[in-house]
Amino acid sequence: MADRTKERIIASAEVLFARQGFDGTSLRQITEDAGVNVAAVNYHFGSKEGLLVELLDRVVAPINRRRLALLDELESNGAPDVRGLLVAFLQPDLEVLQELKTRDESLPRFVSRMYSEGSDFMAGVIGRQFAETQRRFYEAFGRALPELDRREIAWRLHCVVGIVVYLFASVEAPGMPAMVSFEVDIDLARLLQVTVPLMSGQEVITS
Amino acid sequence: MADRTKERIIASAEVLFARQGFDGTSLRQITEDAGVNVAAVNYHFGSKEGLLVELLDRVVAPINRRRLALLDELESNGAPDVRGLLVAFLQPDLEVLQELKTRDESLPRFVSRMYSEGSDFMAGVIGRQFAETQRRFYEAFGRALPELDRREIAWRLHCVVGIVVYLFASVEAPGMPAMVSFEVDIDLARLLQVTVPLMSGQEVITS
DNA sequence: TTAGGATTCAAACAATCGTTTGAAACGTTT
DNA sequence: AAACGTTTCAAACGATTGTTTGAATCCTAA
Repeated sequence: MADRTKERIIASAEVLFARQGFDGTSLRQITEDAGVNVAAVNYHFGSKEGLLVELLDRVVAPINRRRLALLDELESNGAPDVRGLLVAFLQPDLEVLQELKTRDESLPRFVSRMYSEGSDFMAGVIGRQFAETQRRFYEAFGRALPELDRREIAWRLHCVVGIVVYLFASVEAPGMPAMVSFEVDIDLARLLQVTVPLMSGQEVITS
Repeated sequence: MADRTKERIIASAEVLFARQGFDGTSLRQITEDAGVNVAAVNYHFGSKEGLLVELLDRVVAPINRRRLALLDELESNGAPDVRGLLVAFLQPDLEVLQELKTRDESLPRFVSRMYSEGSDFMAGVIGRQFAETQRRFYEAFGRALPELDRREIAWRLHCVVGIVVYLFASVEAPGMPAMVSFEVDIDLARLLQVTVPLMSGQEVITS
């Protein structure tokens, strides 16, 4: 019974946050669903927000670990091209997307919402998990696209992230068209189709 | 004093929702800031959610009206190309973005959050305001890109929307890089730089 | 001026919120 | 078996929530 309570809380919170949002979910709902006492949340996580932060850390951390692992593997075989880098960047997202959806249909949407929310604590989560990933991929894209400066790389990668975040948001959302097949290969191919031209495009500004 | 109260409520709610979120803002905060009675919200909007819906309708409606106006103008001069269509689609976003930011720094982020939230009432707002825009632009892009089927057009346009929504989200967000200059021409050029290759790209799927 | 609908108001409604408390139960180590 | 720190528990805390009520006030039209 050591950390069973903690895990049960995380599991219940994940589903309830996903379906009703953070503010829309009460601690009593969570603890009732988990079969534990209300006070357990404040005991194990310090506060309701502390629970959310640990929950999100557990989602975001594996994505960036896997991104870096794929990038390492890629770079060990010589200088990677744009397409290879985008695969390393996007594939972990799709793997996790599939897993999240299995846990709860609304979970991808919730993660997306948190990611683009821009609250202070979320900046902490992203900063903690995404900082090294960002640095490494900036450099790698810089080598693959030597004609672009760092600011331009950052802008284009920002757009790629936007596409992915919106993809997560449109999973099982009412009134939104189905844009994900949940087969990693298929979704990856569709993403590459738009992101490769986006990253390597040579559109001339005519103004 | 006829609809002064209603307008004051909308104005105050806009700022407070933007800074603290919908659930994080109480009716008493809003009515206090607006200098009106608490009951006025339920009298004029039916409920707190009714207030939010009317507020969002007022933001989203002008964007799509302007989109359609620009598209009309464009099509009156012959069949528009991809770049022209993207201008008509994106420029209204940037104009409103600038205006929102003037009203309150956090407002673009709030609108973005609502847009990608996927709640039922938001599906109503988007469906009501975006339906005709979607139909018209699907057809226009279909003519400008005859080699792509409707499903492919929808997917690529979905990605463009994702980029814009994420752009709104990254305005004044803590820990996010500054990606907007708030000069419509400049931001539009940067968006076209990525979206024109995205929409018209001919990447071959190699799997 | 007066009737009547629209609007505002103070006050109370019932419900729920996140957090804290101090004692009881637990598991591990001496 | 006894003493320890860890974990769980029921109960209560104070504060706040969205909404409703019914009377007072305002504005307009007859």
